Amino acid sequence: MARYNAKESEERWQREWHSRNCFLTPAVSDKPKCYVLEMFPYPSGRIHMGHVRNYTMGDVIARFKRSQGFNVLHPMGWDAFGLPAENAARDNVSAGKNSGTHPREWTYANIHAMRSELQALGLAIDWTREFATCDPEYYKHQQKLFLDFYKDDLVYRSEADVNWDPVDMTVLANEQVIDGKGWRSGAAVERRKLSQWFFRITRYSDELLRALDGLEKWPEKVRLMQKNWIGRSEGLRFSFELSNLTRLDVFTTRPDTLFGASFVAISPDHPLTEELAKSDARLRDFIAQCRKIGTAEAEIETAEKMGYDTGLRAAHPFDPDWKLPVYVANFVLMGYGTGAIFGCPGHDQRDHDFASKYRLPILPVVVPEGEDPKTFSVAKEPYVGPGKLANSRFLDGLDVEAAKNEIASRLEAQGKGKRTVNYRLRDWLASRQRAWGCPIPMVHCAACGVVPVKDSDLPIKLPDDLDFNVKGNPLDAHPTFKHTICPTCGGAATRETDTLDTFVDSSWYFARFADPTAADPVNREAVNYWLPVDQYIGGIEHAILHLLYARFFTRGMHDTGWLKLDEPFASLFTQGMVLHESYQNADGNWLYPEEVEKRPDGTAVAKGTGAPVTVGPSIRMSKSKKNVVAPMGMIANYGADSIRWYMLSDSPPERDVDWSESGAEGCWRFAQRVHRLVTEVEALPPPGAKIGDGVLQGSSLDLRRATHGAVAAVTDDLANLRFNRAVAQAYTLANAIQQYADADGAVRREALEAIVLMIGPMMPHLAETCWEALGHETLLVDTPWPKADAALTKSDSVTIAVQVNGKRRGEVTVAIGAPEDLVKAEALRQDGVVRVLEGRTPKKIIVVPNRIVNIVA
RNA sequence: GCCCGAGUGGUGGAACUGGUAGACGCGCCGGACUCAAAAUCCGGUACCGCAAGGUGUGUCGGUUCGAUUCCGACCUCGGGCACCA
Repeated sequence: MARYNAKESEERWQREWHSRNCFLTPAVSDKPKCYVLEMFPYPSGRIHMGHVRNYTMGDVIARFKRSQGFNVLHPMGWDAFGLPAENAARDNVSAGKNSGTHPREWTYANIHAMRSELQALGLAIDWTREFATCDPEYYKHQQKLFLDFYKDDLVYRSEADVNWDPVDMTVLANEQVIDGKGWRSGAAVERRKLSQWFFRITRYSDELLRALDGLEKWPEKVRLMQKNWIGRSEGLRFSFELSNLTRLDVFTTRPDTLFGASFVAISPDHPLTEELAKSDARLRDFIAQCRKIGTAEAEIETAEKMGYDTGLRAAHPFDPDWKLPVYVANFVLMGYGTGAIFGCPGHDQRDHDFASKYRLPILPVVVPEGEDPKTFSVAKEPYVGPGKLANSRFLDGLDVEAAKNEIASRLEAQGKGKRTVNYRLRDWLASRQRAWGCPIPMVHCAACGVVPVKDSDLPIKLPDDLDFNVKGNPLDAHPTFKHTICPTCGGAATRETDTLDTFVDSSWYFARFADPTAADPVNREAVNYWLPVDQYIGGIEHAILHLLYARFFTRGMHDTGWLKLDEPFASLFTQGMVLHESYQNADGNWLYPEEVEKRPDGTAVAKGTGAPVTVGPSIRMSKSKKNVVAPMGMIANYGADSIRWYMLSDSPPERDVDWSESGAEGCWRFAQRVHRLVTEVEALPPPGAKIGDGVLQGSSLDLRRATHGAVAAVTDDLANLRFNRAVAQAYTLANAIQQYADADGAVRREALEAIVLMIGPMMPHLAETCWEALGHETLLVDTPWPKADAALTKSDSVTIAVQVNGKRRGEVTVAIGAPEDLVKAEALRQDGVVRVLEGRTPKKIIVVPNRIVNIVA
């Protein structure tokens, strides 16, 4: 008996599928379509286990849908712009290799290497649609979209306080600043005032929020994260009159607490602050102090409230004689609302901290149910719950909601205020001071200002000679790139040297896949057929950044006439990470798994030296901790199918999975076992053999039931992405095939064909080999998915549990739908029941048909 | 601090709308085959108990004939947001 040779089989079928063009996507057709997409990879050079898990899941769905008769689009491409390529070039510079390898060379070499690694997984991908975002043929269209967005006022240039990453030497979007640090470099982000390019994502704040409700096939968690990120809050915007007769706009969500106000505070970055600072040296010092704390991340959490009394006084909107001091306060952000607030210390923690420090009045104006307004105190801590208004003149006695409405109505009537909705979401700062990105197709002309490049001049290509031996952006330092003529007046002008954030590249690639050779950014006929993506799969880490930007871009492309839809991804799945144990020697140095030897007693030692090794917890695979396992090595050992199987089994797909060598071996053993089941079977009738008309019994009937039960279960599990359960079902069916080895030949054939077809999407090479061994001339990938016979998934009898007072005391097997009296009688006859009842008469017997009997004694 | 999510054997995890807790895998134990080993096959495996039986889904309480599932409080872990007015 021949062992299954995974290497040979995998190479063979990959060749076969390729030469028969099995995975070329058929053109637009009347067939129902299914667009399956996994987040495309950054070409770092080598695939990792996370890729394997992600692309295996997508591949299973693509193959499954294909076998169910769908027209499937399953493409692959490369998110190919980005900093690592530039860093590699710089590393070459420091290594003395003159101006450095061009990032393009590094990137395409990596793509080449990773493509063959992905192909070794046997993915059912239409490789003719492959592209990289750094192909001029791709970013040309992105530049066109940028110009269209500019025309539609979805792109603008503005001077603003921006996040500056001093290590990567570029600005960052708000979404890319995490805990005050750059998302890539980890460096503390500084604030700088610079002129930058923005996407007007806030045009869709409300729509992006409301449409989340319609994304029913997205994880609740992701929707919630986006909801919080957009951060809608309803409130009131109104103005205070200042002592110098200027007006100061504030925003509040608690207008009901206006009579509890004891100060007004403005941001250190507020225009009024800047105005006042011109003639106030102490205020200038104060502002400088605020800025310093703002950038030292560790201090942010503990930062104390600081204020500076400007000497200005604001009149209370309902009492001109009531004057409130105006402070500049470090906790007021210019980026939210109007950059100015009124402080009500009785009902807000921050205002309370501030008022306590500066000895300002702290008045309760909302009193909780059951408290006496005369004695209720907020001196120690603010009260933020519901209640009735007090000490608030015409509001007294109203509840919070009613009071909010009353104040808003009165201020609106007086023309002093307006109900408004505020969002936390800011416009997307999308320009980067980087050379390896999509050039922004704009020109700066001394006479005409900022002028868009003509469509006919696209693409604005990156130069072939970039010198990384310079400070700052090599594109800016390039001798000729930026010198051009103005598209409007024809005079000498300067080209924009900033490039687009790489998140722009990934914001519309899914649309390009519909027809990657289209002369326009998208082929409208193709996108109308293929979009939206029916199943999108990727990591949770993109819950906000990529997924929000792509939703924005889709709307922008809708408004500029390229797409007819608003939501790019109908269904989203976020898969868990791949973990591995970590190992450290006595010196605290990390060791690679292959440097460690496990002892039978559970301890571990370093290979070769035998020095003791501490086995740490399973954590996300990362190069720094060395707890990585190279997919290609595992494929060489166990075959791609076993590794794919491993990635699908055991853990639910949304949860993290722990990599272990023994687990991989188990998968390999199962692959061998399936192969044996198929090849060692004797005297199987030929393909297409009919199962006899006679009534089946014994093993034959049991095996048929097992087969059809498994088909029904696996079909359901795969449709719902429950890969781990589908895997378990496959094991169960394999066990049944072994158990009922004496079943009728045609029944055994049916069972074997079913298991082979069902593991097809998961272990495609093995399945193909087995399919052939079963005597089929056509490929398994061209074979339709098996159908379960409902009559066989149901038995005509059922075993139900018998409980006494809720505790299981026995079980009875009865015909389905057996009369209650019969079931009761059977139940009462059970040994365990008789023993426990000890002659007592049951008070009550509950019979749930076909489910359970519970005797209450 | 606020907002989510999760706690089930030695282990990863099953359990449909409240109805036999632990499917299936890994590991472990025993057996068969073998000169032996590997591979494979068969059997066992929540805990206590000789057994009858008892106890068990983070903890405490509640609803119910019946709760891993529903409700309340708490504990632990994971994630997100964080002066957002």
